[in-house]
Amino acid sequence: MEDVAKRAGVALGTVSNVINRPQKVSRSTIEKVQRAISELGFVPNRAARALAAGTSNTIGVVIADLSNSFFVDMARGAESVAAESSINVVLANTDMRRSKQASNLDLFRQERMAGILLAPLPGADSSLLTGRNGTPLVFLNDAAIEGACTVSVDNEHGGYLAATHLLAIGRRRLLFAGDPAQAVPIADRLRGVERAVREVVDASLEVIRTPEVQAENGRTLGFDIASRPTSERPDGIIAAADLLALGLVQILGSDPSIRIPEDIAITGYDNNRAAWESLVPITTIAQPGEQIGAVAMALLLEEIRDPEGHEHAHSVLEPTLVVRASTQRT
Amino acid sequence: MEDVAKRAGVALGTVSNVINRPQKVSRSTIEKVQRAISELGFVPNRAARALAAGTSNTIGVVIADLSNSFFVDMARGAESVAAESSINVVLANTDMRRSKQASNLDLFRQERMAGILLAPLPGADSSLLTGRNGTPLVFLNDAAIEGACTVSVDNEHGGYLAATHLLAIGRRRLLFAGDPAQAVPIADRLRGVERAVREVVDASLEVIRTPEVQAENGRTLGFDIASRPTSERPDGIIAAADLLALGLVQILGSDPSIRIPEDIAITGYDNNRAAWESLVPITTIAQPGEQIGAVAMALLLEEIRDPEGHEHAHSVLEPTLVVRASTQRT
DNA sequence: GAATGTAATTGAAGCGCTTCACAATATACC
DNA sequence: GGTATATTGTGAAGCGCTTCAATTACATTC
Repeated sequence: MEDVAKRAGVALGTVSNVINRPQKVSRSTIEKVQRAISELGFVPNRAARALAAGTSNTIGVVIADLSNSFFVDMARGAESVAAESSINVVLANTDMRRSKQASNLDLFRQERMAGILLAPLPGADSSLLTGRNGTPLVFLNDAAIEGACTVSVDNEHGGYLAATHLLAIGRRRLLFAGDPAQAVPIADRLRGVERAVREVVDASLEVIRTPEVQAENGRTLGFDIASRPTSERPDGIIAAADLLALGLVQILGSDPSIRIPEDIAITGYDNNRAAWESLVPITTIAQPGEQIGAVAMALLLEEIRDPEGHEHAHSVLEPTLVVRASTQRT
Repeated sequence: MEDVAKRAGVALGTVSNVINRPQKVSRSTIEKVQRAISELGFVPNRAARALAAGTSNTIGVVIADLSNSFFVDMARGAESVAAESSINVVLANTDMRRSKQASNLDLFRQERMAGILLAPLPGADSSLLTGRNGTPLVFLNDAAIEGACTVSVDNEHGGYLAATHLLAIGRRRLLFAGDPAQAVPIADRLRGVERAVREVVDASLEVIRTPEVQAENGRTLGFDIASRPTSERPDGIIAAADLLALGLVQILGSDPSIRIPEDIAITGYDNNRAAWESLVPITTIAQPGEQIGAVAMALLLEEIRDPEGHEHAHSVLEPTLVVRASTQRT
């Protein structure tokens, strides 16, 4: 930077001003300095800047599992909001390992990031906030944390939406597939389903716990249902996840005695690629991943700009129903 | 850090030594200093360290598209190698946008990262290397670049593997689906297929260009093939991607006059989740994503440790054939 | 033309660490 | 005991920037 100053015939501080506060510098000086910068191929040193300024203008996003596109969507939403304020975003992948979550958080705090967005592993609590050196932190996809902003999705409402949709198209013998004890969001979804069922007099609900929510589990359950006498089959199935629904559709759809959706209508959850690539496209509940990221970033920027006046908010976003052929012929 | 030194009753430099070169410090001093560190909740400032030391110990990975699990695998492989040398890894998502690729590279160079791993957008060239301030850079999944290390996969061999497999199970009327003009890797795969076909006297090859390689295109092509007279149908199909193969399997598999794999065997490419979640699991060519990341990180670390003696390497990894039910009954 | 105000520029003082020449202390050997 | 050799510990210099009080240049106004 000194070389740039010398070459442009100005002082060190002026170069800094050209870079950070151009409105404070005269037009002609800006040009001189910028010419010198490009002639010298000057690359500013952010480490020095972060040190001198006490904070960087980069925000770190720690993601529980990058192989899950839901989280990638959040990152994308966060980035688009950050870009508007020309703030940089870097990511770190927790890869479902608790130790990496901790080390990634440490890393970003040590780098004196302007702020951190964290999509935590299940079971996050406010202990993740301790040890922080004042770096603002917003939680993604987790509502149950005090002492910080959180942005999450209303899973109970998602379950309610799915069930209401099935009830609306005349289904009365509903089946929920997925283990509510396995994950809090699944339990929430089930509660929403139960609420919807309670609202309709002659509707019934059966719950079948699957060990996981993969396609394989859906197929197993599919064979089970196909082997039942017709009268004991459900006429509407709410799967706790799209892959589970996919497995169900694969098996039930290839049974000649069962028509989808006439005999059995099926809904998934998440709006995975699996849902729309299926031979029978699957009705699903779409989670607003990008929106989560965008809202969280907005909250974080607000906290960064006004750390004193900031009050922690808990934003809950609504999922939406995406109707496809697995519940409704087009 | 000064406070830590004071509290531990040692000099500033000693605290630094405890953190960076504990072997130079006596056992008792280490303990004193560490106690002070934890009592004071001291969080080292990496910005200052990077400035003073002239380089950080974190490596930046710029990924063309994080929603593609192939790239996420690379990141994972890179991280696991970096972790062995306790080097940190942060990611940036290009999200298929050229401008973001440039800005992410800038960012990492300005941060004075120890090195950069870049999975570039199609059409990368060595211009991405100019303007770099000596930051070592290794290209992922791209072979055609001079002046830097590259790690890529042998797509020609992948195509050869797929075709050889079909020929080995007795198929002679092969069909390649996918547009070689659309992407260089697809053209490479086709070349491999052609080579394999040339090696077998009575084998023939038909090429059908699909606009894209999505499931939808596979379905369209599937209907086309199903409508042909039996004698004009291929008995082996090599799809340029798994989703394309999935679409084919969905349509051909539900046609009562066609059995998979007896009448038509189908291979995909990439080993996507789509391939193994299919009702008929799809034979595919697996790309060693994690290995690409691991090898690239190893090369990068080598270059960082010995910038002078380093010679750029072009590592080409081999894909592997994964046989599933779409070509072979189990 | 002097007084006043505003805009542009300067340069020195740090930011929190690493590094390194040097000093202090301990250990080994003759 | 004295000298050489490790082993530890010290603290000042400086990494490349931001910031800000102080200075200078230039326009207005009366």
